[in-house]
Amino acid sequence: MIATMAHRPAATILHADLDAFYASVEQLLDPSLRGRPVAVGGGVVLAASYEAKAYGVSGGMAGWRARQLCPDLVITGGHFRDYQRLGDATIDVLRDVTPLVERISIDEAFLDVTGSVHLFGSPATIAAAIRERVRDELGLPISVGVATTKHLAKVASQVAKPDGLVVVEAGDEARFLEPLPVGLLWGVGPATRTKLADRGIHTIGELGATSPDVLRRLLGQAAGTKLGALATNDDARHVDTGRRARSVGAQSALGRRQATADEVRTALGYLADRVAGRLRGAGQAGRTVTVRVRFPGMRAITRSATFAWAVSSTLTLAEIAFDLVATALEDEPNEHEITLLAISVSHLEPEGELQLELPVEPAERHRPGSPRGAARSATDQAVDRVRERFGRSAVAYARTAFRPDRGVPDDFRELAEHDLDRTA
DNA sequence: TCTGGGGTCCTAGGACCC
DNA sequence: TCTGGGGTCCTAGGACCC
Repeated sequence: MIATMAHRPAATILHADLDAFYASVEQLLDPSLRGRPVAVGGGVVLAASYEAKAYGVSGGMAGWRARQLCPDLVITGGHFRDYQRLGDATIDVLRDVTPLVERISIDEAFLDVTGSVHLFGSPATIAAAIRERVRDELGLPISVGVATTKHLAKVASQVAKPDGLVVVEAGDEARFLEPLPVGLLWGVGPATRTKLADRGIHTIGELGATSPDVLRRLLGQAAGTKLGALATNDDARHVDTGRRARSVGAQSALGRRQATADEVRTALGYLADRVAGRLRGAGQAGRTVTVRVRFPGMRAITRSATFAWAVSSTLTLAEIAFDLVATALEDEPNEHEITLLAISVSHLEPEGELQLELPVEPAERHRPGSPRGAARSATDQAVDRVRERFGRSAVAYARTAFRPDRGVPDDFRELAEHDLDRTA
């Protein structure tokens, strides 16, 4: 074991990341948008072109704020099918280089090209070829970072943006990292950056020079240890082609709504339908149900319950979620309005394992093996089959006729969903 | 004129078991 | 006689990422 760690051979990892992805697709589809500040989204900016970023517009920003910063901003978007198609096509280009591709989102992936160099040339040559193909065949700019570890490759691709290539040679890592701001490290967000800045730590070099004990006291056990390792480029993660989802969820922003039982039940019915449908589609079910309720002012609370059996039935999930939200609201007698509801299911396992001897729990009435559970399972299967043939909107549970009147279309939700059964 | 939707991981405290 | 220590699981909240 020790010998393996000490003599771990140097790998070559690429991180490929499409630039301002949704915005670039819009500029590709509509040439009149090229060279102009473009934001994809509406109430919230999902992606901003580099022309828009120059005005300070960025992802996650409220739409009115973006327009305020950039009066000429073109707000467009909604071509979610094209985003999916072009994201998939980019990943296909990467898979022509090596099967060792770990996709981490619609527009970004790691590649382990350690074994590809005698086929295709140096890592820099491979990276340049990838960029050229994506540019020529798909019409999109993509940045690539090359390094000996995943984490450093990701930092390198961020430094390469927009539309660039950065290669960090083995042995040159420390010199590359030292002057960079800590915020470029994976896992350093606003809160951590502030804590570090309060200690006078601004660069990765300064972070690496800080004692592990100090970092652990400042940031907690895990984060302190991890960041210290990243700052000194001690990252042994390998490219993983078969990661499985650990939870499945859905949420809906509601505007400001009275938290009446009817409003809550309707919204939860819609969310439960999405979540349970995806679970069944992947042949999975989950033992833990978590709900989240957000109030005006962005404060949010969560409530969860874990059972001895796993849930995948739409109506059962909806009932459990309703009970959880009801108790959460009872704990908040001063809140009368809500702005968001969410359902998430975790502790996933294969669906449909019959469990006979079950402990009696308060929520026992939800148990899938009961007569009612069997009826629900049959209903779910019938609905799933109709939808397979005729599409999602062909049939709905009575409670799920809810259409979120604000928020995003279902196409976007599907785009953001992570694959439940991504196997090698 | 307070802001989307999909996730992952960590922490702290408590229950419970041996 | 009221006292140890370790482990696991669960819950709620928070930070972070795309």
